Amino acid sequence: MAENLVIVESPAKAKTIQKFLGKDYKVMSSYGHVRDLEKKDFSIDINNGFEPMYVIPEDKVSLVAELKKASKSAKTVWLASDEDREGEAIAWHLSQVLDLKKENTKRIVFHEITKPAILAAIENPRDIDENLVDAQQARRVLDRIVGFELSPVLWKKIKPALSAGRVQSVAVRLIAEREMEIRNFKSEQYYRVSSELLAAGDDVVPCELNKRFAEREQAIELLEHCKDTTFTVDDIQVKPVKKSPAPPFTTSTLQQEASRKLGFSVAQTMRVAQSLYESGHITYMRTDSVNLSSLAIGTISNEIKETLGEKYLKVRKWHTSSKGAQEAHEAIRPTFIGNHDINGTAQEKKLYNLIWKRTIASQMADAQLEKTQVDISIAGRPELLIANGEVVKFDGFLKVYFETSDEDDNRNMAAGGELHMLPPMEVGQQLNLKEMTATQRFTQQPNRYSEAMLVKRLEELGIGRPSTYAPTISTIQARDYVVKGESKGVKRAFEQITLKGAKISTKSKNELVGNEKGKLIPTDVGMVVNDFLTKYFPQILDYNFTAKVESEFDDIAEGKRKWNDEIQEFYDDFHKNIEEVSALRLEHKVGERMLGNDPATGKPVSVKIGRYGPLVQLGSTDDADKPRFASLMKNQSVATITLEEALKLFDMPRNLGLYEHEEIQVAIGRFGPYVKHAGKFVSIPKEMSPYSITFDEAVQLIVSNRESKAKKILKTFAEEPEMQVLNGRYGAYISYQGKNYRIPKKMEAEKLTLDDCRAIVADESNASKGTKRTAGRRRATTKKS
DNA sequence: CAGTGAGCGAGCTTCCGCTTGACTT
Repeated sequence: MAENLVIVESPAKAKTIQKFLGKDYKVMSSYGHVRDLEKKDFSIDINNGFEPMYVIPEDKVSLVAELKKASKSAKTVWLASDEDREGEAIAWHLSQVLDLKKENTKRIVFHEITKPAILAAIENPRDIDENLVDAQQARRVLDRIVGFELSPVLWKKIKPALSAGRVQSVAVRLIAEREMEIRNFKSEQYYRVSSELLAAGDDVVPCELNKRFAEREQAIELLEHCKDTTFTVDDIQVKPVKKSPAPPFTTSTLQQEASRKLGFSVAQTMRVAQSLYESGHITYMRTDSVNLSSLAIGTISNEIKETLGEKYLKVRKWHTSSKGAQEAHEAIRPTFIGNHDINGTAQEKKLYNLIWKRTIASQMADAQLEKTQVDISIAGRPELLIANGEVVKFDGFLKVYFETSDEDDNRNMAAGGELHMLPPMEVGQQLNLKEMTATQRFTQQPNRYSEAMLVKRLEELGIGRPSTYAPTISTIQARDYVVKGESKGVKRAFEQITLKGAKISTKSKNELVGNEKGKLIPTDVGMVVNDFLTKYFPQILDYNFTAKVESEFDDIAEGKRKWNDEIQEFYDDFHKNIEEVSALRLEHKVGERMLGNDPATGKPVSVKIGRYGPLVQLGSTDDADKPRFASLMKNQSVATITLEEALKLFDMPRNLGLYEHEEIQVAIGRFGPYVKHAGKFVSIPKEMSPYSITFDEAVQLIVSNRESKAKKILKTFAEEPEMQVLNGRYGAYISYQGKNYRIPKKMEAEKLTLDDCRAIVADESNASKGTKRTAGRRRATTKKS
């Protein structure tokens, strides 16, 4: 039995450290926190100094038992969780649940997984920092109070099962406010003028007018003038410009670049990075630090010198500037910079490659550019034509990596954003006109957030942590506050007026606007919840709320304040606020909009958020008649629906007539418009409207639905009706007595005999485990007892 | 997934941060 037990947070880390420390040390992992507040219970004693009641979560019980067993037989226990607030708390919880004695427990920390760093840590143990632990308890308790007192207010005032929290509610607010900006945005047209002039030898000089015109006439006037005028080079400015590489990746910047360059979602990036980490290719992927270990800087420097040459090397020490960073880890980098590529899935290769390039570039020399601006005057006009050129004198880090920006997504590069080399010119030189074009443009509405842009903004505000960015984004989607946009945009016509050879011609062109695929768009529920929270709980929804409490947590960590006092102060105000808002008797339901009266009956028509989402109500509850209700369709919203559109929703269900002696009905349900026939439902595709769908179209839907259902069944057996070979989402499988079985890869589904199927079913290893893990576990325990 | 919803009613929902599972029938 090893004399020393080392406990770290991550099992992959444990494996690596085990190799450094050898057989005198046993390295185990806590898999993160081992204790927390009860999941479904408030678990804080408000009247007793906010004493938290901690429990070991069910899925950690056996792990804790193992750790305890190992700790009992070890002479010294080394608590090596991360050096940040959460890590310190993990160490403290471990010491509590493992019942560790102070004399044989040592707290050690390191921010890089290298042998010297770990040996140095072992040489410099300390005690658990109680103040830092208290800061974590304050953070935990505050989040629980906010979440578990705010959410029930939403259940009461808006609809059940909603949620609110310090992080998620601000994330929704950012998205909701951006949407309001877009709704209030008025697009304005303008005309942009670009031109191609000819220098000596008929070399083309592309240039752009330094003024935009609001009116078409102004643009035409200029073009008319340019039919017969002279163009003179007025000024040439040449200046050197240097570009520096971006720092190595943190979680947030990796998510942003993987989104822009590889099109990965935030969750996808983390999944792929996790697998790269587990197979030892990269360092830890949840980090807010841009720091590289000195060992890493050394090997990266060698790599650059050997493959690119000394002049490409510039050793840089990066420092983290982001708000609230805790820097328990290194930046995300390859563990072996010598591995330019790795084996793995296509996604793993791409992400690794991105990380490799970014890491290398971060230690490379600046790029040296030469920018040239040429001002060209137009005789008889005050405006100038500007030609821009850019020449790379030394590529430096650009040789391997170029960071993109969010603006690049939307900039129309073909329309003149690109920089080029200019032909030689001199001041006073006259240029000839090849052509000049005035293009009608429209000011662009603000961009909606992509997942990665939202992460960037949250990080800037110091809200959320590397481990929560991806989960926060899924939470706000799971609560239906936000959806990922599907809109592919619409075509908009614009005009191009061209002057060429003293002739002005006009052309109409099309462009795609509002292409918002994958962007985050707030739902009605999201908008209503956000309006409610920002109105009644402005202090929690304040963009600076987290920063404010973080600085108070810092005071606790430095021992300047007691955590319970801090929380008491917060709670007194907050709880009063909660009580007041809960007691409000609002005339209308939160977010309700009165649309007017139904011309036919005179009854009031309103829209609001119902228990199952947005709905329209016809009639009032005070009325003798019960009100009628109808759900809004997916493309409609509480904020924008008109009285006419709302009333139309009550035209459902429509009867289309008899088909095969059964009524065909059209209606709008929970999952959108559908056709119902003989007890079967078929969704109506987006392109069709439930109001205008005809009998023939409905029949076609019913028939094609039958056909696709038929294709689902690949094989049945007369002797054994319960045995079926079915076509599922993941390919063919066998269904037998309510359970599913996978078909071994080498067998062909179409050729299976009944005996084959029976053999597959008999083989336990093919059985699918129940969808609910707890169900399986429960079954196992009952068997035992 | 399943096509609902004004009212007596029971009981449920929920936070943020650490960490990986087991799973693609």
